[in-house]
Amino acid sequence: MIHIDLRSREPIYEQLVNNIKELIFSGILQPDEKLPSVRELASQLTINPNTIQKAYKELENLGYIYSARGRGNFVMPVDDKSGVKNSVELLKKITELVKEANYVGISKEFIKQIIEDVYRKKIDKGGIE
Amino acid sequence: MIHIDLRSREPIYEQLVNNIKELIFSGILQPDEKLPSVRELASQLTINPNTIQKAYKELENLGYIYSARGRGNFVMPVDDKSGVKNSVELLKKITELVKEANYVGISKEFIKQIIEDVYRKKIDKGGIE
Amino acid sequence: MIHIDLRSREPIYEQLVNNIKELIFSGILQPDEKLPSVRELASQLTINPNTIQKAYKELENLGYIYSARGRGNFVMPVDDKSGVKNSVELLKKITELVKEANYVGISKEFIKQIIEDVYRKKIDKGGIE
Amino acid sequence: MIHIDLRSREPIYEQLVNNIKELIFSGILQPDEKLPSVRELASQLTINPNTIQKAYKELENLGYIYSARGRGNFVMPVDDKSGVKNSVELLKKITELVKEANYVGISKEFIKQIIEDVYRKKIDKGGIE
DNA sequence: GTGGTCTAGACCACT
DNA sequence: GTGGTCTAGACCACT
Repeated sequence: MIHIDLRSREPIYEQLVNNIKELIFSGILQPDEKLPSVRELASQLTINPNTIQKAYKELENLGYIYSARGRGNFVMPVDDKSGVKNSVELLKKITELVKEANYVGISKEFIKQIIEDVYRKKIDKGGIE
Repeated sequence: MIHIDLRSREPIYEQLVNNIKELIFSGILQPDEKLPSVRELASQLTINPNTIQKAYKELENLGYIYSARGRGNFVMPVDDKSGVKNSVELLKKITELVKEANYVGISKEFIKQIIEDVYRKKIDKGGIE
Repeated sequence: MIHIDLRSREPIYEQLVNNIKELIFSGILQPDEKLPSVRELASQLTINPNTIQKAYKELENLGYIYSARGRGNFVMPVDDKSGVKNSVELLKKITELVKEANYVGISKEFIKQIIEDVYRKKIDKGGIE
Repeated sequence: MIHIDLRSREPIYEQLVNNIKELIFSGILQPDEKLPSVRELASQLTINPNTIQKAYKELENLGYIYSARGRGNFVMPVDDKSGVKNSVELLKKITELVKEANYVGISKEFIKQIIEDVYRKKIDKGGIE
């Protein structure tokens, strides 16, 4: 379930990164599970392999996957990556967005409901393409 | 209280946009309040006026400020801007980040506390430079 | 003083990374000093700009430089980067090499002398190309 | 005591090479001692025999082991291998890393202590698997 | 002018 | 088969 919008202002490789992060966070891609090969994904999405490569490299730098030459790319198990620094960054971003939600008049109950839904995994998933 | 980090990977104009959005959401900049002029802010921050101009233009496109020819730039009052489309986008972003928080093991109580703090305006503010 | 050996088994971009790290560690490149632009270095070394870009990106990931679109790449000041994790890795590598030196019969006095020389900056430098 | 990390970015054959070098430098593998056979090690580590073969071949090229047709692979005695060229390379590498240590603020006393520990064999060993 | 993205296509390294 | 490196060349984004 990877969807790339070629017209988007967001770079293709970044869309890929976000799509795959989504699949990992949703549990659709399990720890140590193999991702599609660079060439395979490139031909499926009709995107240049270099772009896929770049996205995978970025996901590796971010600590979400690991790469092994001759074998493939795999989902990094959770314990190995959740650095404190990243969590702080994440909470900062959430705080910014909640401030904006407050400003535009979204009720706090609404946001709390989102949190409940996410933590109960009620929110829709999707299989890999 | 605008802080620009010249070392940041984030483009300067984008830092400006985010800084000013922050000031608006926090209520430090009030509806219809005048923003510093392009030249003034440029000289204060020792940044190219074109970059300030670009940030103001972006804020206008996003619906957070309006520009009055020959008079300056002003904060857009809330009712005039809070489009449904923007709110949907905002909630999507929050949902994504909450999923990630869940994935890395941050408790939902922790996030709910952030929401409480933001809505009670307990979170620190800052005045314009 | 960047020297690339096109025949080397070591990838070009990696040679670049090591060369530039050298320049930084030797103090030839000072904190916040601007590196040659991607295109400039590419034409000087007659190497594809993409390869220079890749090396700079890697140096950024490693925390040795920072990159700013439209402005250039700059040496990251020391305090911002020297993570504990990296130091541990570094000391591990040194330990491995010292074990090997011991094995092949290099005296410990010899190695200690190297350390003295490095810390007294007696070891030869070189200017950027 | 050979440990292979399938998740590591470092190629498996290279991990093998480094592991075995370690065992040799630590004296756990003695001169002229026989290494496990390719098949034996492959089945122990559940790794492709071709990969083991490649690692052994590499160790032979580096001068750390020798292969005797039909009998197996053996540790090369010290006097036969410690080429001047290798020592120079080794000292270069150590110098580079010590420069980095200096740059990131590690004290020279700290490094000297490592040297003392290694030469007194205080540093922990490990037996072959 | 400066960095960043992307394609097309070749070739190498590892399993 | 799989990831990684590199070139050539086009075009976009930011200052």
